[in-house]
Amino acid sequence: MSEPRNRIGSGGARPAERGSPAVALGAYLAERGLKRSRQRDRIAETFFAMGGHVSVEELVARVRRVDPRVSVATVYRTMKVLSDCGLAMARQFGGGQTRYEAAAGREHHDHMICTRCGEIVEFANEKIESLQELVARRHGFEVELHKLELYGRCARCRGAREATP
Amino acid sequence: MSEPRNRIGSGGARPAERGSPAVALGAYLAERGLKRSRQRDRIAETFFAMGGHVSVEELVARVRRVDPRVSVATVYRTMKVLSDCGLAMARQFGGGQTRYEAAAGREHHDHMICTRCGEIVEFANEKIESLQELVARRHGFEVELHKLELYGRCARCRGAREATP
DNA sequence: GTGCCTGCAAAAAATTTGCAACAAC
DNA sequence: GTTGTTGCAAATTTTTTGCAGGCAC
Repeated sequence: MSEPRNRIGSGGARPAERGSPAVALGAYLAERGLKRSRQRDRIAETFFAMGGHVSVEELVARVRRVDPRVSVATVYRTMKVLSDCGLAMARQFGGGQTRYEAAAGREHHDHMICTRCGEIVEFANEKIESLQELVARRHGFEVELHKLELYGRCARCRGAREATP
Repeated sequence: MSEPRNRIGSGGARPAERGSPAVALGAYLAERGLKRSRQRDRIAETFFAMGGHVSVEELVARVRRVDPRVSVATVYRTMKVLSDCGLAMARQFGGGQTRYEAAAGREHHDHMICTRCGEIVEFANEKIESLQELVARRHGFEVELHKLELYGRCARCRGAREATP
């Protein structure tokens, strides 16, 4: 009960934080006249600590282990902020749930999704990228963003040839 | 008022219908002990007549111009049947709505989606396909299905450099 | 102090489901 | 006749929003 309800992590960024998502978020908020808050910090921390491709549901659960009062609405709102500032990216891998992944200064990449175990593997291939550009140009199209998803069986699940088709 | 409430289109398939979606659907239904109905026929007809990438909302509206009592639930259920039998394919292009496209014996293809006017252009590129296979194999992955979507500006919208970013 | 944030609960939007009546085979 | 199908409304699921009170700056 002694913890203040909304104290925000102290002074300047520690050296290890330079260029970190936390700093980038702070800068973005400041730029736009938005404010930091205990919740935003905790949500962002948790999100970046989790890594991978996180659903809002999972994120809410995790954040609440530390701060049980955080509302779903705030998590949605915060993830929107993170998306807007380029620190997170929303993805739809099917199943109707949006998943977010960290995008802080990461290179573009695509995904392979195992239809058996759900594992998501990232990959990047320059040749594919340039062929995409080529095809698009041929149609007079200017690509802003693309998504390539390969659905199938990961190495491990190909080995396990038991039940579940 | 003289039309029977549920009479189904007469006898055998006319020559032009051989191999058509209607026939394929009939066969699929028969195989599984499912039944044809006025609604299923109308929904399928309308769907295939519309072409392109149709949302359930659009399809319901169109079907109701012919048969105002068809319920949303039935359209959802019918589109599920069409998907299951391989005549339609569900797609998520963002916006939270599922869109269906005809898949009857069509070749695989991918999509370019204009982020300004919403136009959806289909394309296919063998080189990209084989590179995908290659990359997947390198990760021990076996591809069952893939999605490639290029989001950007179509030729027409690139010309129109006015309002709306 | 002003204006952004938060939690809560209600609202939306898309899709699914239970059920009684009804139609296909 | 039996079994699958339909329409309706209620239920689900995921995400958004209105609002009153609480913080950040």
